[in-house]
Amino acid sequence: MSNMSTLNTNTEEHIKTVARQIFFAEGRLNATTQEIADAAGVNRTLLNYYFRSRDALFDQVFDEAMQHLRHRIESSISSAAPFREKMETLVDILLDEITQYPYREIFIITQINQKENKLKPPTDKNNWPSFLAEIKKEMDAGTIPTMEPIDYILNIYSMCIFPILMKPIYSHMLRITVDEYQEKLNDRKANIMAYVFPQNK
Amino acid sequence: MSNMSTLNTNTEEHIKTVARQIFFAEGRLNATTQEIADAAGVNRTLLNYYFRSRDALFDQVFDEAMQHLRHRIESSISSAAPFREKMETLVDILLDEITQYPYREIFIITQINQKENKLKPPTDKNNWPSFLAEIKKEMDAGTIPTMEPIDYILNIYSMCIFPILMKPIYSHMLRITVDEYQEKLNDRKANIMAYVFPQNK
Amino acid sequence: MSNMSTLNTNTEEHIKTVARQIFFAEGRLNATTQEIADAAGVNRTLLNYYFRSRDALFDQVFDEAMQHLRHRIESSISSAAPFREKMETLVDILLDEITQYPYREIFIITQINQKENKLKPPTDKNNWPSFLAEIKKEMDAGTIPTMEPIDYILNIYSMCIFPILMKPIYSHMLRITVDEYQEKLNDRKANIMAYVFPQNK
Amino acid sequence: MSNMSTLNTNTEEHIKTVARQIFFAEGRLNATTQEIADAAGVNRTLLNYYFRSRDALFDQVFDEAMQHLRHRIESSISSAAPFREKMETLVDILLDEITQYPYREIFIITQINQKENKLKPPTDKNNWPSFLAEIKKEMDAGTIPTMEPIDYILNIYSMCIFPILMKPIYSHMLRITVDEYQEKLNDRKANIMAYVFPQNK
DNA sequence: AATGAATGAGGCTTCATTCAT
DNA sequence: TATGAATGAAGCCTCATTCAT
Repeated sequence: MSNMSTLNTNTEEHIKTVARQIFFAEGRLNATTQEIADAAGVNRTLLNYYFRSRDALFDQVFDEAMQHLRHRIESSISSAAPFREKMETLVDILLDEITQYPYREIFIITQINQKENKLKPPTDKNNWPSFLAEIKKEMDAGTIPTMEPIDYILNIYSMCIFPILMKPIYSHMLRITVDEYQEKLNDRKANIMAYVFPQNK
Repeated sequence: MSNMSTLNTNTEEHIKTVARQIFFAEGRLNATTQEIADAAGVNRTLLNYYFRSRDALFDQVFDEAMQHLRHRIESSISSAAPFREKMETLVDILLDEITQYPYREIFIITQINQKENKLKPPTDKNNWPSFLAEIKKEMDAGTIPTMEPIDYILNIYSMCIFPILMKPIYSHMLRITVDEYQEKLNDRKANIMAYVFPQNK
Repeated sequence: MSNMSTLNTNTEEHIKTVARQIFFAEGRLNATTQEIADAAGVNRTLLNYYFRSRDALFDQVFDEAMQHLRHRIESSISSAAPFREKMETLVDILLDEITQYPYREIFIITQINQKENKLKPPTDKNNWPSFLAEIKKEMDAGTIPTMEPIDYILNIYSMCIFPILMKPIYSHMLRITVDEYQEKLNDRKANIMAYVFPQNK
Repeated sequence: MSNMSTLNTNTEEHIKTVARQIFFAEGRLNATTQEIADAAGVNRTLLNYYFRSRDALFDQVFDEAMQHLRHRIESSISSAAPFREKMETLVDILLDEITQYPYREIFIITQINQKENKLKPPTDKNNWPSFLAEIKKEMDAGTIPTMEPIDYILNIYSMCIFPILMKPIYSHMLRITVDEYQEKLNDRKANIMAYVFPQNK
């Protein structure tokens, strides 16, 4: 327990932080308990002590990450802020989250096909219908281009998340270095916002 | 070796077809050799006989898939067809490929982080610079909106691929059934093309 | 796979034989898979190959032993032989079985309290009621002392099995060597038969 | 340490009482320290604090039980009471002890085979030879049937202990419920005494 | 006396791979 | 080409024990 980056006072939370990093940031979804323990600077069996099993640690980290993301997004789309502001916040959150944990969504997708459905039924109320209606109203008002509101959302999500996700592949495909690709990514927000609110009106 | 869907005369190719299906279509990236062998209706050790190791089979299926995709895309972007036609072909290919093998990109991403970089350097000539230049020319001509050409490409790729990739998650997030979500997906091409070639000019 | 005492042609059966010996004859109920594999001269994982798990090997050996014993006893008590002969056969079987596998019954008793009930419901027909009736008839005829038939059976079982079971303890308690105790055991059949058929009539 | 049935003032003795119950009465010979601690309502590590190790607790409970049993039996067989009375006391003790702790003998037997011989050499003087001689005298006097005195003793022990030990198995074998079997057991003393002192003389 | 945290020993299982036909 | 048998590597988990208050 030497090289801890977080406080020594809460080993349990420290282990989860390290696991999150390994799973979601580094994308090593199959990291062994030994690797996680080593990265956390603790004895391997301590994972069992705190979480009973690798799967339990897994699920806990996973569920908490999902819950965190859901809360951030849902609170943004259901806020009382004006539409324009809401959308910018949503883009910021998406870019922020995907940058911090680029492999989390991928992780979910792969896990779903390994075992039974891991996605817990969402218990909180669903803010999407009213938000989609709000989008529709903006379209009717001519603020944003008319289309299926769900397509509008999917497009924004896609443009925010996918290029970051694909960094290793697309830099390769385009024959540029990962660093050069990252440079391109850093400037994308303006481009995305230009889609969210077209300027030519 | 009873219920083979491909010809008995080429067991090796049959195994690869089955593996492709399991890895890229079903998304079971961690499928064991036993599972692949069972699905192919062959003895487990035959995989070693033909491919030396699980990793070798893996790599082979993987490399061929990458090569296939690259060829289709590069031939589309470097064809002599007019730009408008080229772009539509590109979108068609992307939608087509991702629909057939929705997990292939995910597969690549996750694998990259498990071992050393698996991406072999592309040996064929690089058509992207000239295609990006072509895009730039169209922008200058006012046919398509002005932006970084690479953003234009990334956006199109994103909108084509990502929503299909995320089907299990986003249907869940939006609280609609997977079938309802699929319905939305089926109609997306027009929406994407509206981004590729904005109609309001 | 060198020092096999049974035939090399059937490793699976050989492993079971060794397991039976360790469990039921030597009484090492907690023997590890490694110990069993070592005793059988095979690789530890071969146990998994043949039996899937330690528990499965366990259960198989166990069930077969029980079935074997049950068959021997039930066929003896339901035979057409005269009563006197039947009883002698029964005593012979009990002495024989307990001598070969002295820890089997103990094994059962201890296991019952570890997990769910391991005793499978007996599927074959129940010969005991008619045998108990036959005993009753003999008692009425004065051939054997009158008592509850079930007590008669329990006493015989007890006298056959228990002293052999308790060898390590009773030799100790009585302050004689295990060998001396064994000597006493060897002569017990006549004494037991004297209970089964008292001579003083 | 809440729901203790024994006094709070002596946790050490309390733990032993609980352990005795689990080992000898419930027959859970492989109970973990956690299970014992839970049953005793104390922290797991307290077992180590008081007894150094699980084995030490084990041995202590074991030795004390053996000593207790030995004392009761030896005091009965070496008392000054008349032979008839002595024998009845012996049977009472055996039935009483085995009823309270039916798994103690089994416990001993199984443990002997796990490690080195756990049976400590008895330090008290050996009353058995004189008792066996007393039995011999009774036989000569015709009070009891003539046989090897040691067989007489073994038979009595067997008839007292074994049927109780085997309750789970024999009720199953005879296809009666455990409760029905228990009914039979309750009436056995008279039957045993009829063996100890045959009435037909 | 008591406890939460941490650790090491030891066991079981899965899996890809190799061996021997 | 195909297969059953056998093996080693690597992982996970349980448990008793020890450490530090």
